[in-house]
Amino acid sequence: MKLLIVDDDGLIRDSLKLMLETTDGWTARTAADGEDAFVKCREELPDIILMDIRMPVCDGVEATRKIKEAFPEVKIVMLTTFTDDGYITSAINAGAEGYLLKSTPADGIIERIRAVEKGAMVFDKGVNLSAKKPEAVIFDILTERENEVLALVATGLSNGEIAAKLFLSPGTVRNAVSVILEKLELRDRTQLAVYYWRNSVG
Amino acid sequence: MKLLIVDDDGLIRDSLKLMLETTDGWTARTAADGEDAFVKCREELPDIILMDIRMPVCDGVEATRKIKEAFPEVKIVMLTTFTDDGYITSAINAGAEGYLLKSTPADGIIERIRAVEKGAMVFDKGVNLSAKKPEAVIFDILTERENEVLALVATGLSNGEIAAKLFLSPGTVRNAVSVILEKLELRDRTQLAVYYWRNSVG
DNA sequence: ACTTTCATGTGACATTTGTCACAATCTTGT
DNA sequence: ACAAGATTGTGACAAATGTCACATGAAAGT
Repeated sequence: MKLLIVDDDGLIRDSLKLMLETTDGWTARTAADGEDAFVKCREELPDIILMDIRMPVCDGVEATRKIKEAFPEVKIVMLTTFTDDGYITSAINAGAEGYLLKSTPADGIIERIRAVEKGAMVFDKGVNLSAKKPEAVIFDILTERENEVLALVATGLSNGEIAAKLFLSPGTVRNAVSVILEKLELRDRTQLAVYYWRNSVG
Repeated sequence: MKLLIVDDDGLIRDSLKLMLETTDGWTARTAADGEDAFVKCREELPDIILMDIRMPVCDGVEATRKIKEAFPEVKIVMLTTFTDDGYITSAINAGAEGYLLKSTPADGIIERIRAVEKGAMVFDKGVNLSAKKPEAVIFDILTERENEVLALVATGLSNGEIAAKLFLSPGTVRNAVSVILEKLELRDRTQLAVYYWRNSVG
């Protein structure tokens, strides 16, 4: 089986690859971000993609959407450290087959990948499934673009840098940040970063 | 950067080495116990030592004391499975720069090693340190005041709010922030917050 | 005594940031 | 067809931020 591991952290990429390739007949390639993942898919279509959610450039949800659109037969499993409700609904809406936590032990992850291969949808028990209604985007206060901008703000990028990365004008990014701040009832980008990291880890 | 991994368990030694050497420019040697570690230090001085506490022959605290005495410029991070209070104070008294739990995910360990490289003292949140504040990140290169300001910036306060809280003039706080940024090689307070939380909570 | 470091402060300056008003597309659903 | 919302953009403006030069006093080390 051909796997594609998408994660911005090189260490996780490599250790996952190392781990999964101990399983007979499994091979794994890696990608550093959503765009990279798309390119790798075009080169050689994997059976299953393990996709991190929070990534710079093109986040996991966005990447899932794009890849599913172009290659609907690929199965995508979100793999993340967070039990974030909002992201789960986004991920499901984007077409993901599963949602696993990185805290899952190695053998558990392999087992679940096997299940997905057979056509199952898997969700880790740490994941709150009450929000598993594709319509429940109401919980997603932020639009996709806004989530994208938020993730970049939370890595410490300036508006200009974010604009360059997303091919937008700096003014647009500033507006986006402004809207995000209002929606989340925060004051400035520093609080945004704090909020982001506190809520993703806690 | 040159690392030295000291652990009596061969499996842990090797997997840590494997993991850490995936990081660009990092090389790692290993030692099985405290005495071995001392010998390896004399052969080739590492930048940072990851030291297990419980070892036969010469335990981690003892080894830390000896090595720090002979090679004070080496930075030593205790790496252990236990949240044992008695050991942590001993470790600090022996001169260790940090105290991490083996349960910390791989990327967290690497982040923290980077922080130690820059002169930080890091303590995992699972570690109970009655004297320390919940945010147990103290940077050596920063003065007391600067650490104080940093902690407040990292909660999302503005310069004015920090000034009010510490009974300082806003200008002083701005200067302090400016110095912190330069010392940590960061650009703005948002990056400061991100950096701070990545190194304290991860 | 002398130097260094820290803590504190001021004033000036350019830049960044966040807000507001407004507007042109484009998609989606009714 | 129309409404609603998302996306993108501009221009103007006030506030916050970060940098620099400079200065004073206290504490600590040599």
